[in-house]
Amino acid sequence: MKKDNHTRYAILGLLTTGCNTGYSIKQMIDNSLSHFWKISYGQIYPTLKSLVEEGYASVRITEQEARPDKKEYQITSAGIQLLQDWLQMPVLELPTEKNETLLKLFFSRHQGKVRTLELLDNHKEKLEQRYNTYKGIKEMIESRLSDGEDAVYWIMTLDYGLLTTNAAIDWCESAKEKLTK
Amino acid sequence: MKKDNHTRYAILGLLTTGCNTGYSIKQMIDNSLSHFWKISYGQIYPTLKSLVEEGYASVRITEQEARPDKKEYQITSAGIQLLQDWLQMPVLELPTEKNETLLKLFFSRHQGKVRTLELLDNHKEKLEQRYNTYKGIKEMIESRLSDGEDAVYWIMTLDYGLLTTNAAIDWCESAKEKLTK
DNA sequence: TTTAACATGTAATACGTTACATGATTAC
DNA sequence: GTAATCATGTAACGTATTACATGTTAAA
Repeated sequence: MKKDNHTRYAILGLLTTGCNTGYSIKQMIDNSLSHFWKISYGQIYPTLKSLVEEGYASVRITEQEARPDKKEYQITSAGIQLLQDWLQMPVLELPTEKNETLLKLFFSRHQGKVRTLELLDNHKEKLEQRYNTYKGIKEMIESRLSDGEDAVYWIMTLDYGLLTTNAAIDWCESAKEKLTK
Repeated sequence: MKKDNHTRYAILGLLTTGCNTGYSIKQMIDNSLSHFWKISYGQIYPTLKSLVEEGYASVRITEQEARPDKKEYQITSAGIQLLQDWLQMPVLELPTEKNETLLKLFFSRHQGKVRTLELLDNHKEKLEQRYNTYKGIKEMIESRLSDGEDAVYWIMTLDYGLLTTNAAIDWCESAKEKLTK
């Protein structure tokens, strides 16, 4: 396996969460990891293929009557080991999010204040939507998976999303005030 | 200019801030935009070249005695117009930051609690460094550029960084407590 | 009847980093 | 003498998205 493509580890890790097809991995990512990781099918299927080639996963084709054929992937013991090795590698750098709103704000002296207020309003609205989405997922996990070993960790990642999103919402308000006063 | 590459607009925008060489644009990004946008030389120089080709910037070569030749770029009126058009285009999607720490945390049932606490500690430490960096930049802008038209907006982007980083630091503490109790 | 959900995959393209290449001056 | 700063640029590579291609079933 190539050195440091975290997306590969994400896919490998998801094989330990009950997701065992490309399709269900994609769903899981969209539903539960989307606030800190996104992956498209264009990465998932080729990656699954190469994980099998390298011995970190195995695959079994299941025929289904009413549905297209399924490829069910299982993580191997070599795969578990690799996942654990990756987990223990220290994180060297904080992520830089590419924030289009902040980029536009940075250059906002070139546009009217009204437009800038609209920019902030739009951002706030989207943040509020995001906040509610996270809250929904958290409640879902708490009610349906609270006994699972993974649940504690999953909820922690959601709390991160909730807290930082909330801080960003507050910031929008104070930025708007700063512009209008 | 190709449709929606925001990095191109970032470079175009920086030409309005007194940065007029590839080198100084890179410095500006590393110093003042790095919390929401990063660009490498591999993007900057080709982009400047194509901005000139498309008429959004002009260039003038300056010979310097004691230094390598300089290419000084100026934004054209077509460039200003393009920048303004871009500013007015609504932001459609919130960014998803790829957060390696959260990804590892998500799969942390595969590692011991001690390791997970180390993961969180390491993250917190890096966040604190970042917080102090932002604070330093903010103070610098307030003392040296507070009269410029750009300053208000630049400080708002820094406040965003300070607020959300602070929320993330708080989260680290609460996550650690959750794991130890 | 048509849309959503299930299911897999590739090719073209876009975006971005890193390593390489060059070279002078100044400060330690 | 050697590291840092100034200064520009390309080629190779890595990463990721999008569009395309295919096909079934269940529900509205």
